[in-house]
Amino acid sequence: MKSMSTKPNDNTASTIFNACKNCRLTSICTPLNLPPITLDELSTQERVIHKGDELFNSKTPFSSIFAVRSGALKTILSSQPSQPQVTGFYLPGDIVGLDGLETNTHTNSATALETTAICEISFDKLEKFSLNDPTTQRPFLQLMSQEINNNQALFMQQSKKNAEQKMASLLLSISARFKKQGYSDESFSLPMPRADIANYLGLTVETVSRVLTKLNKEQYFNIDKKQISQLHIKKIQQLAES
Amino acid sequence: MKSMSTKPNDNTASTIFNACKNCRLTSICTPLNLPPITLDELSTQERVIHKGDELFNSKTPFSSIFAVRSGALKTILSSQPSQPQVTGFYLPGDIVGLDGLETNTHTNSATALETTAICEISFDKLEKFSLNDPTTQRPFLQLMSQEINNNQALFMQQSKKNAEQKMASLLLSISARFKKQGYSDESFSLPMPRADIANYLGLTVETVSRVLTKLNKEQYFNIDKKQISQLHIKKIQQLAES
DNA sequence: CGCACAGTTGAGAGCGATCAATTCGGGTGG
DNA sequence: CCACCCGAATTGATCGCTCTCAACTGTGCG
Repeated sequence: MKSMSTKPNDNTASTIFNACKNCRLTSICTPLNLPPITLDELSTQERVIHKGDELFNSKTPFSSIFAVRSGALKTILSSQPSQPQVTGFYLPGDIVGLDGLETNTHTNSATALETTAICEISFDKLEKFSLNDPTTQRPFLQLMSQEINNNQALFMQQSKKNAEQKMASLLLSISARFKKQGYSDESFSLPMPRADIANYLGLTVETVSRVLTKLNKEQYFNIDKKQISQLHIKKIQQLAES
Repeated sequence: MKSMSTKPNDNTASTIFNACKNCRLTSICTPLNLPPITLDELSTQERVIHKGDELFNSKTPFSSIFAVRSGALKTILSSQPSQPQVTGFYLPGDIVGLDGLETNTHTNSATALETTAICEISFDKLEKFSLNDPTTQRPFLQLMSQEINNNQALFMQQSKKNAEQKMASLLLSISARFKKQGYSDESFSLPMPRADIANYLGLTVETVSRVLTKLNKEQYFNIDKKQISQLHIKKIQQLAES
């Protein structure tokens, strides 16, 4: 009997490499020139969590970051427990969990919005592999810096937009991420409830609902429940760019 | 005649160390265990720029970060040139310029709001000193991570606040930074014009003016032109924490 | 079948934007 | 030193977007 492949628990480097090659984890691995063999030591096998399950919460020690393989997560910050803030939606290809770096404990909680498969990457090991090598430390810092720039500039601009423009921006962001993963960018399902969208965008549920209805009528897209179809990307870009 | 101090151009290591020891640059240097001698190689002499001068703009290659010694700067992002966004105010002790890390070019421009003294720190050298040493690379990443967390959570919460609460938060932020530098935290001068405050907070100049007038009447502080005095910190914290 | 929750739709109120007029202040030149 | 000017700041009146409160509809699940 051959001792390779097809076994359910086949956790060899090549298997993991295949699992990772299509996800945005490559945005970390690739620029850092990590040889495939090290991926074996960095990442664990794919893991599945279910709707409502927490991947980590604000009491979880930070030791890993996570790549979303399928499904969707939301992150919530509850610095004031009375006013939880949805801080992000994470779709296939996204990396979640860097929020724990500062204090060595996650500050957000991450909850599955539906059945979700994730890859766990040990940050300690990633750090050793990437940062001890002078030629790869800069790319890693740049990855962090991206988040700084994206968040600061993007969110400050966001706060000046009206409800329609905020909704448009979110839809474009989701659309772009699906596209990057090889899915349709004009037909997809919104994995999160209206209340989460509202919280994330700083609106009320009622306003989100009204905006979706209005944009639907005006042919920006068709929406039925959570299903978006015929998203008119150019048209909605014009709307978003105020 | 003694050959120490009091000379205008005394640019020795000890002078620079003295110049730096009171500034928030220590938040980089200290946790990284940089020996004082290396500061000589990292930082240059204090430099003065005048109101309206640009420290860097969006075309400046990234090679240094800057510590504000006195005065004040604003950073502006003009990704859509028609809608410039004030992205930050930098007071004594603040570090400005990390925005250039991602693309190796600054994305913001930094303009002096008044006569301002700054220290320039070579990022290349800082990076070599700090990151080649495994015991100091984590603190540096944490510094970056702080910015991520601060910005994301803070700005998302910010966008849900009303005009008074936004103004309160900004005043508290400024007050705290002055305090950290040993200045009064209840009496200080706002270095930026109302228009910059408005742009930064996502409000109009008129609203900023009205809010300041209202908070003045309600004894949160006294304001005369740019001069804030008798800032009632506890009271204004309650307002900010919605 | 009924319950709980998610989502939609409507009416009214309030906050901040907009438009407009006025005041204030710093700088310049006579 | 004063008159003048121009931009910054204040103040007022009105409009509109979004929130709030409320009722209703739809949906998944026991």
